[in-house]
Amino acid sequence: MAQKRVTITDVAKLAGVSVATASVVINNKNKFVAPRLKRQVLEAVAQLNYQPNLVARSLKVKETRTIGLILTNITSPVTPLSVRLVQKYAREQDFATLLAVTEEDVNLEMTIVENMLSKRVDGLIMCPANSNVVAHLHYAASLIPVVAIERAVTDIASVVTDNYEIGRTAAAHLLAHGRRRIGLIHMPLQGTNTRRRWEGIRDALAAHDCFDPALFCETDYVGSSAYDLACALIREQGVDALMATSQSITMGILRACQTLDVCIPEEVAIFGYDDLPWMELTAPPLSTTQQPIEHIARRACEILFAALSAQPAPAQVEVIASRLLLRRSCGCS
Amino acid sequence: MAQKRVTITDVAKLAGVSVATASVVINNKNKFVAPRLKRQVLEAVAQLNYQPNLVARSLKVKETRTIGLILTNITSPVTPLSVRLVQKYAREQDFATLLAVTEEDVNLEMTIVENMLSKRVDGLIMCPANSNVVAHLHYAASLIPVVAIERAVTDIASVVTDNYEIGRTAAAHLLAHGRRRIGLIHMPLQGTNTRRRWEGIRDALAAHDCFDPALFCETDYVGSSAYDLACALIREQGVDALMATSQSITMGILRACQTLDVCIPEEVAIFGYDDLPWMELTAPPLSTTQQPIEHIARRACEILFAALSAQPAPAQVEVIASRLLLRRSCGCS
DNA sequence: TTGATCTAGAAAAACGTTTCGCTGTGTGGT
DNA sequence: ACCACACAGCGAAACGTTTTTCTAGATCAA
Repeated sequence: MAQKRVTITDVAKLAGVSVATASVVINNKNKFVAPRLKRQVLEAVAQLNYQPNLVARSLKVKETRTIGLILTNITSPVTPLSVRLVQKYAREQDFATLLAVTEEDVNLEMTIVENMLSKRVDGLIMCPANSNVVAHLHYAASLIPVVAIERAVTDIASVVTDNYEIGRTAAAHLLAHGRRRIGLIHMPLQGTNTRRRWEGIRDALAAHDCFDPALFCETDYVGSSAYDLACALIREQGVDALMATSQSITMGILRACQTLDVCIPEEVAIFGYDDLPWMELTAPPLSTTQQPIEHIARRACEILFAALSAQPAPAQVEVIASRLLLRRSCGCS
Repeated sequence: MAQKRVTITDVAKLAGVSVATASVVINNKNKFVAPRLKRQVLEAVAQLNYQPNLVARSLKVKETRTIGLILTNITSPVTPLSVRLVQKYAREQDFATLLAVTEEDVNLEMTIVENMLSKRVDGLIMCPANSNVVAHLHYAASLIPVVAIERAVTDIASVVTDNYEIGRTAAAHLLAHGRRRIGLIHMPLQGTNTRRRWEGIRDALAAHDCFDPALFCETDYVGSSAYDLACALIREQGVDALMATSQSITMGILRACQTLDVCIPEEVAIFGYDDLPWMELTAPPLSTTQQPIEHIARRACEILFAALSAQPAPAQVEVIASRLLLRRSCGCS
């Protein structure tokens, strides 16, 4: 442990050349170096099992070949997908990934961003915490390429889902099947995404003249009260359909239906959120909205790496369409 | 973008002191420096918004305050938990986390480990890929503290679940409820964990004289054939219980029961794997084995950071007990 | 043969820190 | 009043690279 590590100087010494030439052959630049010396260096490298010190290299060349990935919530069922995709994409360009999660805490986010800047990451992909303090993001973006995912931030390249549209079409779908007392259990409306979706749903309902604020309930971020709210909506409001804005809310609704012994979709139709494997296994299979999370992550990578290798990306928001996944719980066939 | 960043020299110059003293006050060492100068430096720092260049610092002090976290599969439902925990633990000690995933590919694992060593991470927590080539791990462990999770590797500190024991008790539980034709669908037996669990189950059954190899089936890593195998076991072998060794296999079994219209647990009892939120929502709720994944991650962190701040950890394997989560699918009341 | 031209490879500077060792000033003891 | 000592703060070296500059030997033309 903590033994001294072999440096390029050791290699050069063993090979009987200068460190300069050693460096040249190790990074095989297109400079010409005599085959004999080249071979000697390569042999020395192999013999000493030399591993370049990338932090020294980074200091000199001013790039770390590392990107930062900042997320708000690692246990959200969709994050692993984006992590995997970013990972893979980065690795293909020989970049490493520094991961951090903020748990929606802006202060934590600020120190994390600061730390990553100090660590001199070359670029940043992040899902900003839900908050309107973004000065640190703009500061970061003035130093390195930054792309925001999931939540748009002004003057920073962002790629997000079309929450309004997906909310509207999901609600419209339920309306088309004759539902009229459509309830919604949603997370706090501070979240722009939740709010947009809420608006989409409201507008769809209002267009059919059946928007009833009493049927729209707010839960906390983890959705712990979803079960109780669902019970209340079913028993006291006689809803004939329920929509959710998170996996955990979906689960709460399902549990409520189970306990109250209400038939899905005959008595209450259900529209879930996200598409997880288990949602096909419930009885009946759940209709949900598909989160194009991998699509988002891919675009984010493309934008980031384009900016990394050339000129900065335009700071515009890119909207990715999402789709309904119609199964049985919404009353389809 | 790419503007020049302010260095400690700028700070020193503005404050009218030498870089040496600037450094001293910035890292506030316990050396005494005149309050006046101290204030000047601090003001300069604030005014220039100086952010130390951590890669230069790392080069000098030979520590990066970064740990590597290498996982095999980010989409496994339990990994986010360990990621989160390691994250949190590391951040509390002001360490960053370099994340990489191997997808069970040893060659990829080798280059990742190599890359992390080159990046000079201070320590490594990793779930080794399923393979018997481990030279690179021992090499890594000779340089920095390494702790393996989930899969033990000889001569490296490891913390794992007791797969044999949990397999044995789960099978014993089914036996105690009168099941005799107990089937198992498992992932490839190369995996030590799967093998140990397999052995536990076999031994439990053998003790009651009802181990029948025909009821033990192997699927690939993603469990894609689980559905077909489950159908076959139910129809052709008349099993009265089925066990799984992964989430996806559990799902395959459930789907088979659904299609074949067999009653759980009356006709076939089911023992799942892992404990995910949705498993309470199936009909009936699933009995599973609990993976003490957070416990494992916590111990791994404790061991790693202990080694980081003092002498190397003993290279022993630590076994964390896991529990049965008895719900309804196994035939319990 | 000699001066000009080229180039392989060495020497040295630089990246931004930390830290060692030194200088020079101020204090206290005799 | 002088010497010894303490110590605040500075200069410079070092960390391990890359890259620019420089040197010296070889090649070529006249």
